[in-house]
Amino acid sequence: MSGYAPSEAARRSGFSLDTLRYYEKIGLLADVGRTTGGQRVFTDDDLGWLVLFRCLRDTGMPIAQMCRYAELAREGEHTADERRELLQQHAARVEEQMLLLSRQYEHLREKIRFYERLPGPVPETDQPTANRLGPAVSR
Amino acid sequence: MSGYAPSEAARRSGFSLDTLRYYEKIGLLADVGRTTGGQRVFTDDDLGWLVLFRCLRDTGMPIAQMCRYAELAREGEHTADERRELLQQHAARVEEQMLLLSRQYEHLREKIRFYERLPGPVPETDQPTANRLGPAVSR
DNA sequence: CTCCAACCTGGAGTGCGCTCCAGGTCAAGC
DNA sequence: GCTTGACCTGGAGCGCACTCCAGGTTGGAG
Repeated sequence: MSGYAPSEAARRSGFSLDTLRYYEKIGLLADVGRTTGGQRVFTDDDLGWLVLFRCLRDTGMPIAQMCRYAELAREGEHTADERRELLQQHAARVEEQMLLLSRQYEHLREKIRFYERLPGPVPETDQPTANRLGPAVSR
Repeated sequence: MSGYAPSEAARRSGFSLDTLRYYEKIGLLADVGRTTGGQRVFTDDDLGWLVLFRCLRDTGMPIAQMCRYAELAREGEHTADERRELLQQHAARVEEQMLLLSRQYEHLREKIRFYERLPGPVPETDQPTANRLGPAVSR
């Protein structure tokens, strides 16, 4: 239910110890508990934040924006609208990202298909992707 | 059919002039033609390479790997297998990337749905995502 | 009580992929 | 011939997100 050692928090969140310390230093993760001796103790709540940060990072949100979000959350319930908007705008960017990624993935597959046809029946030159990639320097 | 000025090549490829020069400097783009005065002239072949680089960059391939690919291509037809493998391995990484991205996108959407339910009928606390994100510091 | 692995701090360093700059050259239009 | 905007080079600088380090402290096992 409660306290996790730094190494445990790192293991569970997938962030390195250094990254956890870094996130605290820049104010992304605030108010992390300590033992009397000064060692960090992460709560389930902290872990929840880390899961969120993992999600936002994996989807390409810059750290500055995550800080903004965290700050808003700390300010209280009256910032909920702004937080929602921030996430929605981010989601829109993620959608574009996914679209671009899948389009480019298709190009990549096409290129690979070209290579797979290479040792095949007819070694037809001039494939649709428009560059031969051989030693032809063409100038 | 043939020569493009640097600015035109930049416009068509979506890379900046500086990036084009940089790509040439590190040997990613080799043998770019020049006028007698020393100004670059990009061919359709060069443009084809740039389109490929665009695809690989957009899908997250590190520049070092693109260099490796370009080098292989310059070495001749006998490296076709290695090039295909390189692209296939990259494609596999892209697939993982797309999977992760769409999973995290779903988490994000869930979070947003939580915010959209906030001003709704019943302001039920304790949503499934397991962190309240309010001022509750919980320690 | 002793040990040692895990932890602490502040600050410097790293890797990537550009991006910017100064100071000079080129070439197309008038 | 002159102007002017696009271009050239080598090299420095930047922004991001960590990552590493030295030198010291903590705390649970034996």
